[in-house]
This record gives sequence, structure tokens and C-alpha cells, in this order.
Amino acid sequence: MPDDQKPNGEEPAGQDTRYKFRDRLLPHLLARASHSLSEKFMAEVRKRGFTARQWRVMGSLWDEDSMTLTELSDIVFCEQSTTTRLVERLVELKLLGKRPEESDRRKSHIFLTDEGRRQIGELVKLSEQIEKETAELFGVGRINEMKRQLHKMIDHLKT
Amino acid sequence: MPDDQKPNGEEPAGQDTRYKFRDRLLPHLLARASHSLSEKFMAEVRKRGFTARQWRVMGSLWDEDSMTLTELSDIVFCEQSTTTRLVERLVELKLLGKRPEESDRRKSHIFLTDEGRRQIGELVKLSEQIEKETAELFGVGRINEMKRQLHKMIDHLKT
DNA sequence: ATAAACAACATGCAAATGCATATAGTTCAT
DNA sequence: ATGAACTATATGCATTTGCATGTTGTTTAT
Repeated sequence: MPDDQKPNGEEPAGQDTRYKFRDRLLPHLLARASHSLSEKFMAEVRKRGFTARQWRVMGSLWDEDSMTLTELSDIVFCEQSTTTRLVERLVELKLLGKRPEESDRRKSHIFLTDEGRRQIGELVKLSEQIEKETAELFGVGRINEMKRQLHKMIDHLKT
Repeated sequence: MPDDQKPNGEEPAGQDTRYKFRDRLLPHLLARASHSLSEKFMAEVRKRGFTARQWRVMGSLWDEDSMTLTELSDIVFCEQSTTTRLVERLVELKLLGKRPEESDRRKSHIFLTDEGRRQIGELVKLSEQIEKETAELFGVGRINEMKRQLHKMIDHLKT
């Protein structure tokens, strides 16, 4: 890129110029760290025929009685319509079940079937093992501190 | 003693049962934080007719002369074939350009056109402004420390 | 020098996704 | 009590995505 086409203006004082634009922004840095950390695990997920989102839905239901589609959408970071069809597919596969709420019949409660629970059992165990290894690799205290910060940020940004 | 001043390295690696399974795993926590932090910004991205991935590609090229499709795939966290077509679309829109490498004609160098640069200029500025606000909101020192940790983790996990 | 191995990118295709909007159920204001 | 506003989920449709594989260009081992 010729100099005269470079974006003009200097970077604000205090910016860390050791990194490129993309590597200075926290959201991208967080996403990249998440991706790097879960890369190996995700290979196991795909090896069992699940997509990342399918895993996130089923994993999230692991220690919940049930969740509504709207709650799941929030966890999986996707459109409600996508969650509807994602769940639809897993219900067809008998891995999830669906039960309408009595008091508000608009709502559907989604839950893991026994078979679904059986099929992701190993993945749950593996993910917790990897989590422990990660903590030990980078320092339990540092990881816990990071988690506290992340929870704080997430809670604060909660609409 | 406040949580964030506790010395590192003396906490058990055991599970924090205050949180559900999904909220104890670092990868998901990182992804959620990333998502929460960028939610408002992403609305601006979509308002301008771009998808998250289109933004990531163009934003990443902001201060690079060019990148290959393989390098971009790594940054955007998607399949190379997806990047191919994502870029193809942006080339059609005259926002990106494509130039074969002389010494290795398998490679394509992708770069921002002047028009592309013009169209994302405001987004770049906005993202840096939000970044600064985030740092001030949560504490410049804490955010910088978190970024250091993230870089360390990313570098360490680099294959 | 050449064939095998490798690397970068492209393509066919089925499936997943997002957006806009529709439908059905609930709450609220009057 | 009733229509308007709101909420939860579903659906039509065009586009995007991932996977498997193909194509072309480069490197390596002999």
C-alpha cells in the first residue's frame, strides 16, 4: 500500500502499536482466545457428528432441567429462528425433548433426553478435563482471576 | 481483600459451583464476553449492510498491505472455502482487490480498495472509541492485563 | 529431472443461517 | 371486558456455510 493511501492521522497516544488493529481490540482477542482454547475439543465434537452450536445447546442443558428457545438463543449467540430449527433437528434425533409450559402456552421447554445425555456425557467430561488442564497450564489463580473479570464484564453489560 | 488483589496460584482448580456448567468453561465465557462487548458495535456493522465476517475481513486488512485467503481464514475463524466466497463477494462489490503473488502463483493477495477503506473508516474509528470506553469502564490496568493474558494464551496455543 | 508429496485456492452440493414476517398466546390500559 | 401492545415461537426464502473433493502450482526426495 503506497504511503499516500494509508489512513491518515496518527494513532492516539497510549495505543499499543506492537499489535495490528485487529489484535488490539478486546472483542476479537477474546474470540480468538476462545477459538484457540476450544479448537482441540471442537474436533472431538465434530468427530461425534455434532456442530459447535449443537454442542453448545446440549452442553448448556446438561445441568438445567430445561430452557426455552429464547433462553437457548441467548446462550448459542444466534437468531431465535436458527435455534428453533437447530432444536427441531435434535428433537428429531431424539436427543432433545420439547414440552409446552402449562401456565404460558407460548413457551416451549427444551430438555436433554436420556439418549442425548448419554451421547454428550463423554464430551462434558472431556471439556471439564481440558478446562482443568488449561487452568494448570496458565496458572489456576490467573485463570480464576480472568474468569472473575469476564463474569464481571458480562454481568455489567447485561441489558 | 478484594478478589482482584488476591495473589495468584493458591486457589484450587476445582469447580466453582456457583455457576452452571456452561458458565464455568473458559472458552464459552470468553465467547460470551466477546459477544456482549461487541453487540452494540455489530448493530452498526449490520446497519451498514455488512456481516460480522465481512467486517472481520475488512477490518483486519485495515493496517495490512494485503493478506492471503489462508491467512484471512485463520483470522475469521472459518473454512478456507467460505473465505474464498466471502472475499469473492466483496471483490464484486469493489471493496476488496485481489492480486496474484509473483513468486508463488498459487497465492492470492487480498487488499482493501480505496472505496472499501472509505466504507469501513467510520467503523474502524468507532471500534477504537468503544475499545477506549471499555477500558475506562472496567479499568485500563485490568483490561491491559487481560489483553496480556489473552495474547499469552493465544501465542502459547499457536500450532 | 521427475514423480510423489504438499500447499493454496476453487467448486458442487446439501445443510444451516439470518432476515423479514406470520401466527398464536399473554398482558396491559382503559 | 376488549383492543392494542407485547412476547414466544414458527416459517418462507435467499444467502452463507462447511464438507468433500478437484485443480493448479510448488517443493522434496531420489
